[in-house]
Amino acid sequence: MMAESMKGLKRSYRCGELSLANVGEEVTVMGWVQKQRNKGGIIFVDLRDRAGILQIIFEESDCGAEHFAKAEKLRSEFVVAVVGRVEKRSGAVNENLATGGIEIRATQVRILAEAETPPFPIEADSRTKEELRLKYRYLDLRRPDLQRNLILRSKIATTIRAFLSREGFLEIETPILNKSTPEGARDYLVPSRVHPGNFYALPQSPQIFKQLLMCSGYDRYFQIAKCFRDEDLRADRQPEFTQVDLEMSFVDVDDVIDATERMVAEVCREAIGLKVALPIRRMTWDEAMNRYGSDKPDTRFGMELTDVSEVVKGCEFGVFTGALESGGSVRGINVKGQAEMPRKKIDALVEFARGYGAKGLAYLSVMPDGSYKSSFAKFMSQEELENLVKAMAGEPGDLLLFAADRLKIVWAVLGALRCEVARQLELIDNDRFDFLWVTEFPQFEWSDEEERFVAMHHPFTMPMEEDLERLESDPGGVRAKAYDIVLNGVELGGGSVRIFQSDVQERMFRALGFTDEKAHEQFGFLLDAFKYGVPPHAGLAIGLDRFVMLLVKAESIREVIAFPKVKDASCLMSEAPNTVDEKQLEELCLAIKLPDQDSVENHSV
RNA sequence: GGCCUAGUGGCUCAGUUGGUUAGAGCGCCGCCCUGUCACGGCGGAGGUCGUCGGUUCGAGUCCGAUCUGGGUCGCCA
Repeated sequence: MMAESMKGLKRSYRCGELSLANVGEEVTVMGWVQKQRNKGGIIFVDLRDRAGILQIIFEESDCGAEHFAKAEKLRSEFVVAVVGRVEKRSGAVNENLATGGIEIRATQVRILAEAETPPFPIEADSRTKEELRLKYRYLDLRRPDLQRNLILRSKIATTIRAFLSREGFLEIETPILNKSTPEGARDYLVPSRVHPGNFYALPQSPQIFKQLLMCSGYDRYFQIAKCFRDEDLRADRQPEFTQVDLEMSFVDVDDVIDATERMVAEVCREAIGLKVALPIRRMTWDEAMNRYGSDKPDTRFGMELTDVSEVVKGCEFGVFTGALESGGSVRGINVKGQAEMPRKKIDALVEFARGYGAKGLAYLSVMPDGSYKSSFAKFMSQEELENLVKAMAGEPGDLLLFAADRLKIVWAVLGALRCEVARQLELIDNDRFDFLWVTEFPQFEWSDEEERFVAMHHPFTMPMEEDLERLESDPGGVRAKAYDIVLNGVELGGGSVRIFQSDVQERMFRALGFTDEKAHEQFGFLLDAFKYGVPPHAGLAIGLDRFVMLLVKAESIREVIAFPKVKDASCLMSEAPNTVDEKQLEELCLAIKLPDQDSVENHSV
């Protein structure tokens, strides 16, 4: 059968937009056949569009033999136009359907497109393997839950634009083709045809451009910006992602935090009706690390870390004393009421801890009768054990878990462990949205790999005034005017006050191991710009994908991105990336040199 | 790059200690059915058990390699 034309018809409503208020109206609806139920002399069709599902009823007495015959042919995912009258249902009302009280009595149907049977059912709560869903993403996107996610995402973007516009922010686009910089994440590179051997880099963020816009007097800038990082993927990380990027002039930390949290609160209210109490509480990086072992703590539950280094100092347990002697720390968490956790589960937690660099995990159960069961009891006196339990606020029934290592590892292990245990014991209230600002990040982080200090945020971050004098003498102790906004243990975004004095910026580059020449080669235009009158400025970026993901309670960022990539950064639908013609390579003066012969054979198809 | 995990009709899964012709539900195809909405009734088609190799009289099941997803550590200024 040939597809019919929609000539002469105009859609009057979306399926899900009709209600009892429309009863009696003649309407034209268009959409996809969700389901056809043929009872013989009467045919029911569920018609679906992005607004919902609507029941159409066909009887030959209403629509005539020709249209009834077409209704008989309808199969799932056919695209049809239906003309008919909205009726209150005379049969049973379907309570599961928003439009369950009405139906369209069809007088006319046109089959606009036939459809093959889809490879998986188009329905909510799909249990289909993600591999298949992603290969047929255009079908997956028909499913109501993905449609709801993307519709909400659009609403959130609109809310953000409206809010920032009202606050005097200007939306300004910045280039996608940029200069590569070695600091930070790996760049995606684009070869230049006009400049053989030269490459553009896709932006990891519009950082420098937004700072330049402040130099140029635009005062308040924002952009819903696509960013690119050539690093490995995670459930909440894609190689290309979107951030709400903003920058403000003549401001300090509090101003950015204030504007951002009002924006976030407005989004939460508009998107999901969530009231966020302002101001969002703040915690310094030091406090976050010491209490939660993480710079993005999940504060929906307790199980905080306790430093017991002083308590176990001098005991006979070599794991503890060894860690302390080499400058490390011994810290623990108290898992309430889990003293009798089976050995097998504890062993699994030890394995989990090893994944974060721990050599092991020490445990001590305070049994209900008050006795101790512990992996290290024989190395400690009863008094030492009692002091340890007291320091951990251990009560009968509690399980105490300890990590002893370099502080960085202890934090990582216990920070991850408390989240894992909370998840296993279902201690986390899924309906809670716990926002937190983490402030006063360290300016630098020591890189073992590069054997130098690297910027924890980025090289343009302003140190705290009181730490400025230690930039050269004690870089590790310098705190930055940097802040992250955290939601339920996920880093939602972050920002900083920027350096706006050339001399401080040059000192910063030196502290990071840049020679003056190198700094000017990389960022000369920024340093030059600062010479011509630069306002104090600060900004922040929110990860839009993650924000939407958390608001819709999705497990993966892929659930809120229309066309996401899989783990190896390829697209299962389009099969990007792909090889290119020899001619294209020649134009770019590029030759492909693969690691070994086998790979060449595999790739040169 | 490391570790963990999954792969059996179109989809979701079951498949015992290695043992006859690999099953189920849904979907699909045909016929029937005037109030269904997880429609119903009758009949039917559809599988190289991801791939390659090995062990064995015999492999969906055991072993090795590999491919493809997912999770995670490293990485992500």
